[in-house]
Amino acid sequence: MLEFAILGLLQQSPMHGYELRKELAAVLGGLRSISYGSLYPALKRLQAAGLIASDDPTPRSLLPADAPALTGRRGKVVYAITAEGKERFADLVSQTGPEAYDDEGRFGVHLAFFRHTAADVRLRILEGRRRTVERQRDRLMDSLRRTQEKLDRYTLELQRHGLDSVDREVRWLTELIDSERDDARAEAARAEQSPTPPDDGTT
Amino acid sequence: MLEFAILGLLQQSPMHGYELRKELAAVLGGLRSISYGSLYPALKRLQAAGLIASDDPTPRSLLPADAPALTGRRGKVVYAITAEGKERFADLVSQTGPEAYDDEGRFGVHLAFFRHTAADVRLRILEGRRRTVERQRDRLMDSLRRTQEKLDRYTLELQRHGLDSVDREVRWLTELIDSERDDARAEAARAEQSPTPPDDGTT
DNA sequence: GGATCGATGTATCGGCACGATACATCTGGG
DNA sequence: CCCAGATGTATCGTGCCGATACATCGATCC
Repeated sequence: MLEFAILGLLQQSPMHGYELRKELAAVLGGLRSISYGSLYPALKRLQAAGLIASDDPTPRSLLPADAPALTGRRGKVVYAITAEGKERFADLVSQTGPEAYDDEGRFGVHLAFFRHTAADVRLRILEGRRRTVERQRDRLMDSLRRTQEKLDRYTLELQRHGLDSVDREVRWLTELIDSERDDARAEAARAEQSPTPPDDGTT
Repeated sequence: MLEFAILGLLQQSPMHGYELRKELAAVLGGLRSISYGSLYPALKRLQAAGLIASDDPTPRSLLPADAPALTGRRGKVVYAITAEGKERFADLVSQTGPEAYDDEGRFGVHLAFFRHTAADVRLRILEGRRRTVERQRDRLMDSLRRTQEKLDRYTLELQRHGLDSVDREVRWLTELIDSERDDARAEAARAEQSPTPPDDGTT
């Protein structure tokens, strides 16, 4: 998930870790900011996989091991996406399966990069997410109906609030989906009026 | 967090892992169910710490190593809380600091066991949680106001939705707090009217 | 009557994210 | 001049997760 997000951000321009973290926090919704304990290992993984490349000003691995006090003298390490990285990002951005929407964080990243995503893929991800959340809602409603009497007031409140949240998320997703469909219809109409008909049935 | 929840559940009656998992899922809100990859290690930690004790019907560690096909034949392992475990739970249930409400999961567990929590502690936890969530909301509003123009429609929607959720949570907490205060007032009035004041807090 | 399927049940593994922490650099205000 | 706070890189231990393996038991199906 983090790796996906990093690739997406580096799509725009090279960055170093600190910037990446701030951008990530901004994009991912202000709350859930990312910790360095996740970020740097992720950067290492991506670099090992050849998806990003670092411009490290001070290699520092040539010195003998007898300079422990010299461990400092770090320079900024700027990361840039590679050709393979762009390929990988294109793959990730176009996936429409459960891996795109089952996990909340995953889905958030997909949504954050929707401007790089084709319209039909966008729609399928939103619908998939809605189905997932609807299932959660139904399970929660069921569980609530069945165990209602055995729960104390606080547990009940907790579940009521959870149910309300999930319900709101479904409605939110429905708005997004409707809006996507409107856009698609408008686009189709525009294409119709124009003499060139590139529409092959994907309404 | 898990350990807290387990101690709370075992407060009622001994259970084995499978039951624990289901109860946990029921109490924690139906969605976030707990995985075995967390549960069994947690049980081990608790047992190592002497907070729970297991009734293992088949020790099975006496056999020589020449019975590899016999690895099965597992019995149910029933866990019960110990005296130290009850002590620890009492400590956990009465903590009012940030560790009780900063983390969402932590707070959920505290709320789930509010029936074991003193009224004044309940109130302090709810208020602490509200402050935490209010801070999140304010940070999010700020970030949204500042970066509004630079974000595309989808990122904006994501943040709007997140803000709405946080806002709803604040209102929900406020309802709970008001209700707690009403209860406290009613209780105080009741004590006033009654001539005998044996009430030392354990309502 | 036997096969098979789903619920019950215990357990481990690798992976990933987290919070805490350490340490270094630069900038600006007291 | 110094020191506080932003910038910046990095590691460590911990906790939780999904996937997986394996075993038992009852019910239903053929």
